[in-house]
Parts: sequence; structure tokens; C-alpha cells
Amino acid sequence: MTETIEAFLGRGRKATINDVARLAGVSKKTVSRVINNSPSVHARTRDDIAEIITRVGFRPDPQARGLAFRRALLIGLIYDNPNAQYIVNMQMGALDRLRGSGIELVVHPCTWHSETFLSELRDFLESQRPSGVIVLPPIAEDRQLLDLLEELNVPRVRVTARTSGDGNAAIGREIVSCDDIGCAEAGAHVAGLGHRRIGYIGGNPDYPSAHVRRHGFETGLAAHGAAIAPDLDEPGNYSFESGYAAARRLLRRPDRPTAIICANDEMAAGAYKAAFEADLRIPGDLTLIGFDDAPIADRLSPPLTTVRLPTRDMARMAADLLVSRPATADQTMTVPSALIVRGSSGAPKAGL
Amino acid sequence: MTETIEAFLGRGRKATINDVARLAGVSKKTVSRVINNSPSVHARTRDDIAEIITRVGFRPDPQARGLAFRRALLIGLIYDNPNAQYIVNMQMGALDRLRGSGIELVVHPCTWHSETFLSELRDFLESQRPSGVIVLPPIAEDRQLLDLLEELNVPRVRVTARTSGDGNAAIGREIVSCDDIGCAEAGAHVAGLGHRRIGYIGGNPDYPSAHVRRHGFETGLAAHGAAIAPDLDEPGNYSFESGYAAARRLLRRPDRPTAIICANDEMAAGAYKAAFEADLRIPGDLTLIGFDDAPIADRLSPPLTTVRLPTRDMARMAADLLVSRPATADQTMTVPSALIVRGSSGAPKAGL
DNA sequence: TAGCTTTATGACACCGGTTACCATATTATA
DNA sequence: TATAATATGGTAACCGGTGTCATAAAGCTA
Repeated sequence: MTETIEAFLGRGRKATINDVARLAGVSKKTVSRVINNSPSVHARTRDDIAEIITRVGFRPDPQARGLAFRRALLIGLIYDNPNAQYIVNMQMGALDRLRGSGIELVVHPCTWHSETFLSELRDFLESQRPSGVIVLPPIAEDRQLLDLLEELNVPRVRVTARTSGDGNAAIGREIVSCDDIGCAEAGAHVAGLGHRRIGYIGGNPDYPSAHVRRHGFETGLAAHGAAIAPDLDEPGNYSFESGYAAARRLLRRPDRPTAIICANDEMAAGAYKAAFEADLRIPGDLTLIGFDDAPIADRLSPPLTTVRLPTRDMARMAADLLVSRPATADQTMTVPSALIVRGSSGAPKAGL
Repeated sequence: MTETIEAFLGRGRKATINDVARLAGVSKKTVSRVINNSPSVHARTRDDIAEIITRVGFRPDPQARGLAFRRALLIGLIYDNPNAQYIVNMQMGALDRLRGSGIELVVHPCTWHSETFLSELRDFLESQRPSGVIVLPPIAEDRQLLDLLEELNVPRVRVTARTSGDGNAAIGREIVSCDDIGCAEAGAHVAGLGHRRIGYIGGNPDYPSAHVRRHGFETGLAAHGAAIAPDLDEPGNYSFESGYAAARRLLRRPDRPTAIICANDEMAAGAYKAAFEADLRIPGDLTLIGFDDAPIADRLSPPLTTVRLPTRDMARMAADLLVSRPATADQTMTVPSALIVRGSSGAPKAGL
């Protein structure tokens, strides 16, 4: 039978829906129904067609489907700060879900606050008409972007630090976020080790994540009767340089902290640099805590105690929301963060 | 006139080639010629049509074009080891070139040597029919993958460490590679600082890059009458762990090296860890050299002296080869590497 | 068994472009 | 001037699917 089919198709030609229809003795519309899992196909017919589909190795053309659907079988991944280390993780997570679904992931880094950022995105959305987009932080908070997605009616899932229930939830539909449990654990860990002179290097206050993380750390500290020292509370913006600068300021103080909690790993790496230059040993002279569990965390020496943000899981869930849920449903999912204790945290030296 | 057009199109409807043709009073075929820069259109006609196209904001539907062309307006980026830090750079580079071209980048990480790796790729290539693919190292060396691309006649550009002129050039057509000048500079740098007990942690010998880099380093050392000490020549596989393990072995030797050159930054980071644990100061007790100029290089303390591989440029050129060159031309491009001197290299202590 | 739903299927137009082929207008050559 | 060559534009078919709507077949009720 295989020879017949090959002869039928011709050498090297790929099977189309028409071929399947003719072989099955049905109309192409019925084959289309089978492809799209329409319930109104007789079980017998469906099985016959399915059998032929596998036999001839038919796979519907995404271009043609996209044209007819008026929606490309693509998911766009939109983000700024393309150099952030979590981007690759997020890509992997989304692809974990998309693999085998026939939907491809197209990456769309952009430059937030550039003049062309919105128009470029509009170009992409209008011409490609992706089936959906995943928007990563921090740009997931951009109001104009959300308005654009709303205007063009693009299914979307935002990944953000904002916990459910706050005001922002109304803006977009689907949101995947992360809780602050890991931060609380980290705060408890530091306080439990006996630290009392505790510094903090905060994230960019424009991003909700900065507040969520701080809140988590403070909660954990408070549970052990500790707190961020008001005079050791430094601003940062999530960059390596800002972490370095803030740590330098902290370590130059006469009454310097015995522990510094950083709102992300990049800034913690900056703090390593400041400690290195000040000839302070980690964790002997200084305990450091980060957030993200970025690849760099366990490359540092000693490896960094940090809070793991399950970026890959979050992106996988985001893709899942887009692919499997009805577009109308409002969905919010929250994943847990967790403390990872490594070598950068220890008890303060006696007398400090 | 604008009102007329809006009325003509109807509220919110996007202009199609038919609209443009009707407004211009020509056939859609003529408009199609203009879109595709066909020479056989009267200059006057062309300008008229172009003017209308911009006025109504017409952008041809990539799905429809792809369907007719039998080739999606997509470029696939194929790579394994998705966690490598250069991946994001490569993505950015390819997008630098693709932006505004109407071609999207779809990412396709895969697991080399998994059983399904080739079939998954075939699925992608056969069903999506991308306009081309860029294959990143190390998988760019996979023979079966190249055969598959050849069989399916997919335009491709490989990014690889292999320099032009060697045997492998015959396998694929377009290749973007990097020279080993930076490695030679690094070798000269280390030798010039006065080091003579020089250790080496090599890359995975299965990858051509390992040989190219070693060759470059050795050349630079030799120019100053130095060489890798035969008893300090350790194998590695580009991973952090392998770098750590190799460095530990080197540093435990009674006659330990005063400098270690590593075939990439990840392994150099592992060497930092080994040095930290052995309580050796960098660069006072030990000079370390890396390769890649990965993000981690200047996050380490002290920042790592390394060889910059212009990953972003390479990917931009690869995309350019796919987009602008005739598919038949055999192209090979080579970009320069360069030494970046930072804080991890210094003169050996007297007496060592 | 007639009459009415419900279910399964097919005919046909359509998504928005492109190519093949043909018709016509214009220019070049003898 | 007649004729061939060239430039340009039009028509129809096609790429490979999906939507709408009509209709045939089957199931249910009375």
C-alpha cells in the first residue's frame, strides 16, 4: 500500500489535505475537522482519516492554516533588557510547552522607552498576527504596551512580580507571578544566623518586583526580631554597577553591616566586588544574599546564597495559559520562590 | 483623501493588495511586482503605487506570501547548550539585521545527541519551511544536521570556530567564523608579563574551537619564547565544573603554575573557585586568562582578562548572509577576536 | 410511520498573496 | 512601412488550509 501512496503523491511531494481527503474518500473539510478535533465527526470516519494521516505523514501547513485562521501559529516573546540571564531560561520554559504543538516561538527584544519601541511592536503584531504573546518583566508593567495589546486584541500573558489581588490585576488578563516566600525564608535565615546590622540594596522602585522582594525580606527578618537597619538601606537599580556602588557605600561606613541582602544576584555580584576591594572575606566578614538564582550565583566564589525564582516554570506556565486555556478566561497563577543556601552566608563574627 | 480611504477600507480593516490595486487602478499583479521590486514596472506606475501603499499603510501578509512562496518568512536559530551566555548575544546580533526586514527569528534550541533531536528538527524544517537557518556552535559541526539541511535544501549559515581553508569548509556553504588573533595576543600578554610556569585548561577536543584557541594561545606564547608546560596541560570540556576540577589538579602540584590559560570564561570561573579555596590571590598568586568575554567575565572579582569573541557581530553577519546574499554564493566570513586586559593578569611574584 | 431534531458531511467561497500564461502597447530592426 | 522584439498589465489558477451554509443521514418522539 505504501508504494501506491508514494506513486499517488509523486516523488518527494509532501502530502496535503487534498491528498488525505482523496485517499479517505471524503471532502477536505472533513479532514480539516479531524485536524482541528471537531467533535462532529463520526468516530469511524475520524479513525480512518487519522490512520491515513499518519500513513502518509501528513502535517498541515502552518502558513496555510495561519492564513485561513488569520492568526499566525507563532507565540511572541517580548522583553527588554535582553542581557538579563533569565531570558534564556524563560525561552526554554516557553519552548518546553510549545514543543510538539506546532507553534513556534519568535523572540522580540525591544528597547523600552525608545521612540520606536511601540511602533516596532505594532508592526510585528499587525503584520505577523501572532497567536499570542508572553511579556516578560520589567516591560510587562508598561501601560502603553498593554493598551496596544488590548487594542489589537492579542492574547497575552504577562510574567510579573506583582502578586494577585493588587490593583494592577485589572489591566491585563493572564498573569504569572511569583510569591515572596523565598525572600521571607532568606530574611529568617539571615536573622537566624545572628545578624543584626543588616544592610539592604534595593531594586528599581519603578518595578513592582522591588517592593514585593523587600516586603518578603522584611517579613522574614521581622519574624526573628530583626530588621533592615534604616541607615543601611541603599537604593539600587538591579545592575551590577549599582550593586557595586551601593555596597561600597555600605562597607565604608564606620558601623558597617555584617550582612547585606541584595534585591538580585547581579547587584550581589557587585557587592562581591566591593567586598573584594575592601579585602573583606565572605562569609567570614560579610554575609551576602541575592535573588534570582541566576547562573552567576553559583559561579561566584564562594557561591551565593540566594532566592530561586523559577523562571523556567513561569514561562512554561505562561505558554500553557496561551495555548491551552480559553482566551476569555482570566487566569492568574503564582509559583513559589525558595531560598537556596550556599556559601555566602554565615554567622557574624563575635564582637561585630 | 484620507477619509476616502478609510471609508473605502471600512473601519479598522487592514489594507490588502486588492485595495491597493483598486485605488491605483492597476491589477494586483502589478502591485505584487512593486512589492517584490520587479524591474519590469514603469517608473511612474511604481511611484504611484508606492505612494498609495504608504498612504494606506499596506504591509503584505507574511502568511500569504509564505504560502505562495512555499517558504516562511522566518529564520530559525538552531543551537544546543541553551544555557551558554553567548546565545542571547547571538540572538541580538541576528535580530540587529532582521529588524525591519519583515523576517522573524524563531529560536530552536535542541538537545544534541538525543534520539529525537534530528526528527524534531526535521519536523520544524518540513512544516515551517523557514527561509533559512543559522546554526550555532558546537552543533554547527554535526554532520547529520548538515546532511539534513542539505537534503531539505534549507539555506543555512554556520557559525563556527573553524577557520576557512580547512577540510570542513566543503560541508556547508556559508560559514561565519572567528580568527585566533586574540588568543595569540593573550599568549603574548602572559609571556610578556614574565610567566614561565604556564598551565592550560583546554576545551572539549571534539569541538574545532578547542584546537583553534589552543593554537592561538601557543602561537602567542611561542613568540615570546614561552610555552604551555607539558605537565600543566589539563583537559576540560568548557563547563564550570571541568574548569574547577582541572584547576584544582593544577594548583595542588608542588610546582604549580603562576598563570593558567582557560579555553573559555566558564572554566576560568571554575579556576577562580579553585583559587579561592586554595586561598590564592588573583592576580598576585595566580594569573588567569579566559576566552569569550562572556557577561560573567567582568562580574568576577577581580574582573577576568579574556579574549573577546564578537558573538553579536558574527550572528549579525550570519543573518546578513541569509537575507541579502544570493543563495548560491559560497560565502565565508571571518571576524577578529581581541584581547581584553582586566584585573586577573599580572606579573608573577619574584621567586616563583 | 410521519415529523422533527440532531449529527455528520460536502460544496463552495475565501484568506492574501504569487506564478503561469496570455494580450496588448511600445519600441527596435530591416 | 512591415515585422519582430520588448515592455507592461490582465486573467485565472494556485498555494493549503478554514468558514458558512445547505443537505443527507440518523435518532427521537408521538
